[in-house]
Amino acid sequence: MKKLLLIDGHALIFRSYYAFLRRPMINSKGTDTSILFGFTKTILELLIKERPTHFAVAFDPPAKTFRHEMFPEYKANRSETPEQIKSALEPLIEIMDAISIPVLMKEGFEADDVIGTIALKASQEGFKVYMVTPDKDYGQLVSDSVFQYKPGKSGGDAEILSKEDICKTYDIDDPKQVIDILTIWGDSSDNIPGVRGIGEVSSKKLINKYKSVDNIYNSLDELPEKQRVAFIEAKPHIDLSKKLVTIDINVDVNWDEDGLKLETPDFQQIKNLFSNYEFGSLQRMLPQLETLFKFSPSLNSSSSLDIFSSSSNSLEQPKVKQAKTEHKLSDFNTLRSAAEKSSRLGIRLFEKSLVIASEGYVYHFIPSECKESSDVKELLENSNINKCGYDIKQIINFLKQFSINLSGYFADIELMHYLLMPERSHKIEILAKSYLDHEFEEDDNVQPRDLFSDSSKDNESLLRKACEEASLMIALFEKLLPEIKAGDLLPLYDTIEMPLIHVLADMEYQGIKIDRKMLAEYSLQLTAELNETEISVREIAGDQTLNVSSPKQLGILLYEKLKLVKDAKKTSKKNYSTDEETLSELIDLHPVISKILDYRNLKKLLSTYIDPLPTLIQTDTGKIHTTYNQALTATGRLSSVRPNLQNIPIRTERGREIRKAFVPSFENGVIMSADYSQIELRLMAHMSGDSLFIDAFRAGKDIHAATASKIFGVPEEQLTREQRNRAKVANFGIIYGISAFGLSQRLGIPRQEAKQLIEGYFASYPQVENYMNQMIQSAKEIGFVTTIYGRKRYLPDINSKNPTVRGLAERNAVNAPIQGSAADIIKVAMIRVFERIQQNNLKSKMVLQVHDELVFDVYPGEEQRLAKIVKSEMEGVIELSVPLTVDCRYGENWLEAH
DNA sequence: CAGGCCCCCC
DNA sequence: TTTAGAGGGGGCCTGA
Repeated sequence: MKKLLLIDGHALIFRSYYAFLRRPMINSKGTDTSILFGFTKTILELLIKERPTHFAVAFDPPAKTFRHEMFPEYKANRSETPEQIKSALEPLIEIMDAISIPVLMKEGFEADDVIGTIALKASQEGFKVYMVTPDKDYGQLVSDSVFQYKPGKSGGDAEILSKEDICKTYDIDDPKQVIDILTIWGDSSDNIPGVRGIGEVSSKKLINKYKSVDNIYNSLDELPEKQRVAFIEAKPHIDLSKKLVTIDINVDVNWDEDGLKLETPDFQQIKNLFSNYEFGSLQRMLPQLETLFKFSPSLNSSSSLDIFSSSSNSLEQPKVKQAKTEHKLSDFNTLRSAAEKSSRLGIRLFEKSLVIASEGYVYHFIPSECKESSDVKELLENSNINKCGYDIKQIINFLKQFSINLSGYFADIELMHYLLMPERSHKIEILAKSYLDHEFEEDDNVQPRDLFSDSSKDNESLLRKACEEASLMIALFEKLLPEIKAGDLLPLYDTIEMPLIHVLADMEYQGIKIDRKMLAEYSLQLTAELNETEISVREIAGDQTLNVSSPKQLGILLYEKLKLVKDAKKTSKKNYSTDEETLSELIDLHPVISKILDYRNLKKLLSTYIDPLPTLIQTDTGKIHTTYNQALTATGRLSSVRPNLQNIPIRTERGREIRKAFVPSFENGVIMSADYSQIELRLMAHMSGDSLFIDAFRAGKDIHAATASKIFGVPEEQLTREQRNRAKVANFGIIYGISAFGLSQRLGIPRQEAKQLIEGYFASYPQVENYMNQMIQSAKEIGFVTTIYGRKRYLPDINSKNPTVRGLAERNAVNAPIQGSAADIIKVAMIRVFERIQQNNLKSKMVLQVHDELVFDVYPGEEQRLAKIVKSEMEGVIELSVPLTVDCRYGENWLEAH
């Protein structure tokens, strides 16, 4: 069967634009590829899912020849310029060419017209035609009964309408006339556009009754007075709408069946393009596509021979590749003299071994079976030899188990690139490509579970890759170092990030002791409560099969079965909202709500903390060893995974119990916790230089009360709780880059009131407002903001025309220096505390970091000495115009230490 | 398996 | 077409 897929390319661009607006994809060259990605992905998905035999994409011409030129009213709403369209099109067309999909464009006509005309011709030729359109309006291709041009909200899933549905929807008599329509917007409003005073409900009723707007106008007399007037007034707009969406099906395009036939794509070219744009996930879709062309006769065009010959004749090509990237392994002595001569080496962890490279020689070090271990140890511990590597922290801990203490200058490629571009990817492949123009041979892991693949061969190629990577480390270091210097980032690297590698490695290695028994008992208790709660939710809901963990099912229960509210809030994917905030508002409407919230709460604690934690305990030591990611956050903070020990509950009674399971590893020892008090607000005071703000901290005041007193003009002792709370929320809002809307939401007060609160705030601390504006201004000029230690955050969107995108960048401009400086300060503190513990030969260990808090596993008797060291080092990191104060407490577990 | 959703922390 | 709308994180679950 001949199956033609027609795409309105412009509509698809818009879809991609909105689908990716909130997370732009910036590749390592700094290009935003989100639209290109979204578009291409959809095309690939359609190919794979729909398997058309013929395919075409049509675009609106970039010249000023739109049909809409005739309708200035409409044109005013189209914000994109021909230049924008053109620059979006070029890479798209290149990719379409590689896939062999023709791109159609016709001066004077919109894409709709072109594909509309082709669709009709194709359907006359016996094709099954699918069209991807922004809306269901294509009904009017075959019927005159629908002409609204009112696209739905952004996003939405593809929906295939059956012929019968279309006939029903569009009042078409003969199903044979119907062209199958694939719409990519799921929700289409039923409003009649431009008819003022006719809401959605009335619109639906009217459309239902009269089937078409034309019929409504023919029966105006039957309408109630108010509606009749509205329709009469709206007549010009309705007529315009109709013209706009009436598709010209008489475009002069050649009907060229062969031209639309899908040829075998140029897979090599596609791969090149995708790797250029860094479309990793799309590359992974290609094997599927290749299979499609290999085995689907309907897709196999005459030129498919290429595919067969290149894949079946697999003898030659891999061989060439192998030769290109093969690394001959050297013996240790050769490697050692190369490393000593050049005083540097590259290292890369490979499974349970280490690959060491220098000056083109590569040595594979397998500690468990290596005879020259002591020589290798000597080399790795030689602090005169610089170590270039990737994730050196992991290597340090790997070597630690063989009593090898990696030393020397560490050039961690990942960390260096992180300082240069904190928000970009730091993958080796990407760095190698962009700095060295080096490409690795194809990823053999595409089909990791392929039964026929030879696993030993896989392993060999992985080792080869590790060798390649180790060899690249030094070259990458040489490329990155000048950039680090040029960005004034070397001090940050040398004095903070590099020394911190050792500290974090040790913290991970030490781990924290867990009271397994306590968790087990607590788990039993909460599981029992959870089961009870689940039973009672199901009972109240009257549905024994209800999955209380499924937001989807809950949404249906609450809003469709119980109909608790009419206009249910929806999530971004148009599902019903069932988050805590939404449910809390409904709590009085039905007894099931509080049970659901209770269920959620218990389930969260059990499934996120109580049950997984024990599985991560090392059996020999009884400890948990988290992994810190030092090169992840945009602001310079650390993050913690497997498990995340930076989000252990503390707010609620039930949750904070979990902290009791974090105990000292020493008999009779204690857990000590030291945290900075209000460090971010203090930094705001310092960086803004606001004298009243600074004075409040210097006087050791309750900062929220002091703020409230100034905003509301009330002496501190007469403040209400509410006033202090508002000031507190405002204080935090300031750090995050305040907006009246956000503040009003957070406080549950009207926007106007929130606005006044902010104005009051700025009036109290005038330099704070000034500082915020300065940060935004300087970001606009130089493109980035910095912390007090020079860490950068780039804000390319700060000049965006899109107010939402720009707003986010502006808030980042305010927040990043504050949050990032706090992160810098605690990192310095960690390094100094770590050194002091070593110098003083203390047996206590620093074990956790939670952004503004350090946690210690304290050896009995060392409490006082340690507390003194920790407090003085933390407070003394840097001299600011306000004091940094640290609260230090200890107890039998992490909870008591608070 | 990934994305949606939710909720824990600072 | 014009959303959601305070910064930074991580993890579980469903549903394909």
